[in-house]
Amino acid sequence: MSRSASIKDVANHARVAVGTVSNVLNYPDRVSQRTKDRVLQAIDELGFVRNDAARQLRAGHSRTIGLIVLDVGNPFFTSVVRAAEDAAALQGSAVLLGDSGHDAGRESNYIDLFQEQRVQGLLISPVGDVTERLDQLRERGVPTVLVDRLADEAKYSSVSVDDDAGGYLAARHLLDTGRRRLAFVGGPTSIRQVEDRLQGAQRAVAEVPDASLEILDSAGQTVLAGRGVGDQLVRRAAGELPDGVFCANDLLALGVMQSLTMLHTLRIPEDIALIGYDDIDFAVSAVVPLSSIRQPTEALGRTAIELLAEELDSDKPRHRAVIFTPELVVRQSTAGPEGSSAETRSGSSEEAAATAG
Amino acid sequence: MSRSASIKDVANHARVAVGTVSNVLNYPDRVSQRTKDRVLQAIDELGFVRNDAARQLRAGHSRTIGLIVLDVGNPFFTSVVRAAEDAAALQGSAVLLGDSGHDAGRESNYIDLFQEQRVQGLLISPVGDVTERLDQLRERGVPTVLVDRLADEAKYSSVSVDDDAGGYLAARHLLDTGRRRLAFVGGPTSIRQVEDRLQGAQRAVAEVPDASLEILDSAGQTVLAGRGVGDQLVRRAAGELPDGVFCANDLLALGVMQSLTMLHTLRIPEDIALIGYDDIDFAVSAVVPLSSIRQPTEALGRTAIELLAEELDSDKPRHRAVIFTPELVVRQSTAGPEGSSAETRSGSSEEAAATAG
DNA sequence: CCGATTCTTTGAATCGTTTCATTGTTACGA
DNA sequence: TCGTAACAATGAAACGATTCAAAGAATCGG
Repeated sequence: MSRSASIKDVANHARVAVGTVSNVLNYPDRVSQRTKDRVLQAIDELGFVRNDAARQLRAGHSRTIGLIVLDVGNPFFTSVVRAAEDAAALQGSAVLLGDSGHDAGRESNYIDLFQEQRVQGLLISPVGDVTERLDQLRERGVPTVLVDRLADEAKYSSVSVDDDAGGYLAARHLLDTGRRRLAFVGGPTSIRQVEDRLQGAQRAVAEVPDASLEILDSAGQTVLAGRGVGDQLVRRAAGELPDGVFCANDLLALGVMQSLTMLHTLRIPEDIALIGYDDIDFAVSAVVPLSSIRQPTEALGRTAIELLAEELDSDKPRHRAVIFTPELVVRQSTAGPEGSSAETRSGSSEEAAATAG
Repeated sequence: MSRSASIKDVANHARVAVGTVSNVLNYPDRVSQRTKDRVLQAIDELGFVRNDAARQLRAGHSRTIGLIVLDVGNPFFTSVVRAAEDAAALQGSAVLLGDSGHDAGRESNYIDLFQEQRVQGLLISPVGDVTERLDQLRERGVPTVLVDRLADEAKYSSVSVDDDAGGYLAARHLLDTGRRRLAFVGGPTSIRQVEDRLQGAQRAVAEVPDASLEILDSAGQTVLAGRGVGDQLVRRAAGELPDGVFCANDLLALGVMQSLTMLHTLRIPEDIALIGYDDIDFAVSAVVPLSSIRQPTEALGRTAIELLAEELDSDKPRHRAVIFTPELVVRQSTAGPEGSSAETRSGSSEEAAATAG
């Protein structure tokens, strides 16, 4: 009832030594069948469950990996988390999940907690400046992999997504389907992601002689901010309108779509093609299914675990920064004049453009 | 570099006994200022961090609480998780989060893991039939609180939300704003939540003599399923239309809204009032801001931790089932003829309708 | 200055598992 | 039958923190 059975209880019950019970659990081959049966039966009868604390005290480290994300509610991270958990499970580790909620204090608390738990390694999508903490951890033999952030390869491994390439992909797609007067809708360019996506788009536009790119600053990254931009667009004279709009994320794109379709003066995609970024669940079920740029979240999570495993295996401090290329998901909102309606994906096939450090 | 400092290293470095270091950490009042200073300095110089495994081996239990949810990506659970983490932090515990993803296998793995970790207690939103496992845990002194599921008070504490009351609240609101020909849109009534919400709505309708409630079966709980139902509605003759529609969740409601607003033949809320359930983030930024029923997720998470604490404190097996009442959030999609536009909340003030077991 | 009291500090024992040198057992070829 | 492998089982030591009885130091009143 109260105290749960220990390996010693099992040993007594099966009339063997504690070492033998341990061998049954960890090296079954070393134990004869007869003994093994007796021990297993005792385990079953007593309902013995290994005490992980004792185990990891002896081992010197746990079999868990810490993962700190900015926001578990964000589908991007949710997907990364799930992939990381699955990949970790394959190699016999469990993931301890922490949600910093963009709060440096919570982030720091989780690092403390994980350090006390002696996690094998840490995956983190940092909020504040944690380089000092991470350096300290590395010195103690706890490697870190940065997630969704490009790191200095001299110091850390990292997995990230090439936002410039994503921006290029989006703009290029609008150009490929015949649009020339493009517009970029995005929040403050102080956000790195927004900046990079814009830069990629500009790169694509520069490749086509008669193409132009207008920048429409949005007050944030929400549906409402998008609607604000959309409302401005519908008030313009026909000649002043863009014919292709690229939004820095899907929420903005959905807001723009709401404005344009609400008044029914402009049609998507005939008058204006629209493409977003992130490929959230809502994109496919928008009034006009939204084209978007999908980030390889599963690959991010999986690769982060793999990079961590690499660092754990070899004791040489060899770091790698793996950069993924996002992929284009074509739906109705950017259908060409001929209007093929099937959903299409193209672009990266989740292959890593890896570089060695 | 390699091995991290232990309490013994600290003791040597500060020239005191290990017990003294432990006292500095756990009972600072017992130690003189001089000694304390020396020890703290040693801790700082060596970068000592407590080894939680050793601590909990000695203590016999950890300072963590296991939490297994059906889907971390679901905003409902995300919010519950965050509240539970905060409440646990207040009492000095940490939450280990597991995402079963509606998979009984993953759920079982997490129970195993948490049992090996010797968690203090378990909060679970179960997928499969885990009563046997939970009984076993209870016998070993690991209490469980069921989350978002009403439990037999003889065996477990639980926190849940009264879906019948939510359904009543939604329908009642439509009736209160003058609608009489109501329709309920929902997936298979085999889902308990859907069933209960419908029942609550029927109860409300039965209270008003000339009111009626039509049931529109949807093929699922998605935006697309909602659009399917909406498409059927717009094809009806004007006289056959409901004037108030209650959807079993917000996704369905958004789908219905898309259909109705797309063709611009029916206006929301003038021709048809629309209300959803869950109050997801998108509700407020829909083309017509969507009225909805909000579940007190924070209270769920917080209360679950509190009930667990109760069970841990007293060793008498006294269980409680706490049932929360959801609240109505009024937005434009159900605005009355006079059309007050402000967002209003009413209904439960997050107070628990508790019953003792 | 002494004995009593309170305040500090000590260090061995303990938690449950794994490891590993040692001992005990069995089997087999010569 | 003996010597030697190969195989099984043993149990003490170690991991690092906490606890607690006991020893030691400081303080105080008389």
